[in-house]
Amino acid sequence: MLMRMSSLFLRTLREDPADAEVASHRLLVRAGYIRRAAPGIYTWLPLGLRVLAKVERIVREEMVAAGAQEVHFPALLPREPYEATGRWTEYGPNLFRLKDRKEADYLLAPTHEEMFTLLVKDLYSSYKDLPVTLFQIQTKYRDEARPRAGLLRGREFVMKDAYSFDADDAGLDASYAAQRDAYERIFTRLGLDYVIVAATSGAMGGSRSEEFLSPTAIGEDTFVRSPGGYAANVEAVTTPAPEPMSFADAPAPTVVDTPDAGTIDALVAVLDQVAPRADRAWQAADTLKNVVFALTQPDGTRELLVVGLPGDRDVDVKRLEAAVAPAEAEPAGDSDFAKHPGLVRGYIGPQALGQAQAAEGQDAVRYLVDPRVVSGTAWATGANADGKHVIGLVAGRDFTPDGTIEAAEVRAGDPAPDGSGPLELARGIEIGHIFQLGRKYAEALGLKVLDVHGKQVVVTMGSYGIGVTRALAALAEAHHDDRGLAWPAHLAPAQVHVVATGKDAAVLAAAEQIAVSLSDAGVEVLFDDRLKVSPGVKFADAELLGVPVVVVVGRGLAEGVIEVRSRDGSEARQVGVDLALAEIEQRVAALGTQR
RNA sequence: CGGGGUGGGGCGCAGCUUGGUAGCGCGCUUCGUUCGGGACGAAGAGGUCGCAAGUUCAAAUCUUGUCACCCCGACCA
Repeated sequence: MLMRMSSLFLRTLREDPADAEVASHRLLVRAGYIRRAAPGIYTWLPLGLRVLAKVERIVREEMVAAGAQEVHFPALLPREPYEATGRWTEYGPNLFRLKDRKEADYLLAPTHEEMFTLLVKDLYSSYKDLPVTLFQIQTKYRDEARPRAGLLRGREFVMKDAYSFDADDAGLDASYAAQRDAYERIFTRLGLDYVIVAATSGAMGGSRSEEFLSPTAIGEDTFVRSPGGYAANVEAVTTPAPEPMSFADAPAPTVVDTPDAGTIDALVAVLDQVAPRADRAWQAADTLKNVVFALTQPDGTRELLVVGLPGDRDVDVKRLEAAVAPAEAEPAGDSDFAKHPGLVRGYIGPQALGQAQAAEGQDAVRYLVDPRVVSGTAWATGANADGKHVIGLVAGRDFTPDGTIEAAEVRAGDPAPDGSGPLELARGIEIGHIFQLGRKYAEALGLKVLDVHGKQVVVTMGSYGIGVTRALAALAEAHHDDRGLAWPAHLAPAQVHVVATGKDAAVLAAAEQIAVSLSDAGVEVLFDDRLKVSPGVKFADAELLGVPVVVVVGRGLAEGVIEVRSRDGSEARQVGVDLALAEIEQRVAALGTQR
């Protein structure tokens, strides 16, 4: 494989594109791998396409090795299957929708659960046909509210999605484990650092769910991990609840006047004035903050939810939404408060909330508390009257919430739920997500098989995704420096970049011979044979493009030597021309091209 | 959807406050010189200044409207 830069369809940019912020976006555009076609939609140029193909190949090989079989669905799909599972509605504005000439509804698939399920239903009807795992590498479409960071969050992207079909739960566990192993092998082969974190399955439904994250400061996902090995997406972190305490000796609650104490900070300051504690100053953590949210269900139903949590913590809306999925949550607005005059802004207390506290014949506002608010804990909180708070209000004695909810922010230093130590927070790019879908789609679409007893059983499914283009971007994030990209050898568009410098015909001829010989020996070669391009430009381009081994044929040729150096700067060596080929091939082999 | 910003040759930008008929760098073309770290000289090609309406003798510049795009927050591979 020999690509001559004199004719390669490539234009590198000297300056960063104005719209690119993150390194992968900047460099992939500058190096001529991709071009923006529309917001969140990119064209693949020859070099980029080569890298993409190599990433895809690894994914494909490991899927096949794990026993999955490749199929390929259309990206353009009819509405009906998505109507059947409710996703035509649930997916909302993120779904690309279009109509054909007969005004029939179509969509550009965001994922293909429905189609896989229907395909298996179409052809299989016995437990003896199972298990089976199918996959495809397909272009997916999501009309993201805000595409950004180039390939990291596009509206069109390449995804490998796989689905397993089993007759029983044990089978699903085995299929899930096989995919999980395959994912570990894939990301290892890609040379992409990853952490596996517990995840929420979100609106997709299902039980066990894990995400593969590539750790990086620019990642959009926040996850936690503990020294003892616990790792989870923040949305999935559970809060260890303290033991309930006895409230036998707790004093009765007292209402105190707290003018202008509509915020926790103000309340703490006021309490130190009007009701100082004997032991120490009041702290935000002594207060119970009650935050009102409006939940909107997919069917449009709107309902209020009050979340009670220690005053030193804020509500993490992402975690809240994960907890109330598929409903969406937003802070309650003026109109919501207008409908519930019992809610006194800034002075809301649990005595007026929840089923247990609701007055006769009155609608209760749902009240869920942070797991730290266990029975027996005493709080300073609102008294449901302007300018008044109550202190010493005891959970389980003076009020009973409707339940607990994981909605409070997770902070560094919080204990891991499994007791494995304090949590640290980090960011990552979600490059893979596997989860046990269970029977949701099979149920909705009627995928059943006959079991050994001749009885119909609903098939149970797993769903396994890898963002292929996103993984490529994550690789670019992980492998670059301020001069450009620096691909792992087995993913680079070529293994060797031969640069011919100078105007000497002998130099060009020698470089040509080396390039051709390498190519004949099976090495992928990028050959900078451009005339009238100065050495500086060629070197800069080589660094920008990121091919791992750079061979410079130039002024040293007069003394019979050429230079072999690595893109990562770890090595640069003068080699005799006669030994050059062997040296280069050895270097390529050492880089593990065949990983 | 909320907030901020930008629309001008292929790319990156100045010009707008104070209206006078579009400029700089890179890239591109030709010739010459140069040739191991983004060379130099000379001569060129290339622009409806997002769109629409308005004000004016005159609009990239002022006014109104509109569209698009980008960035920061709520969603996902």
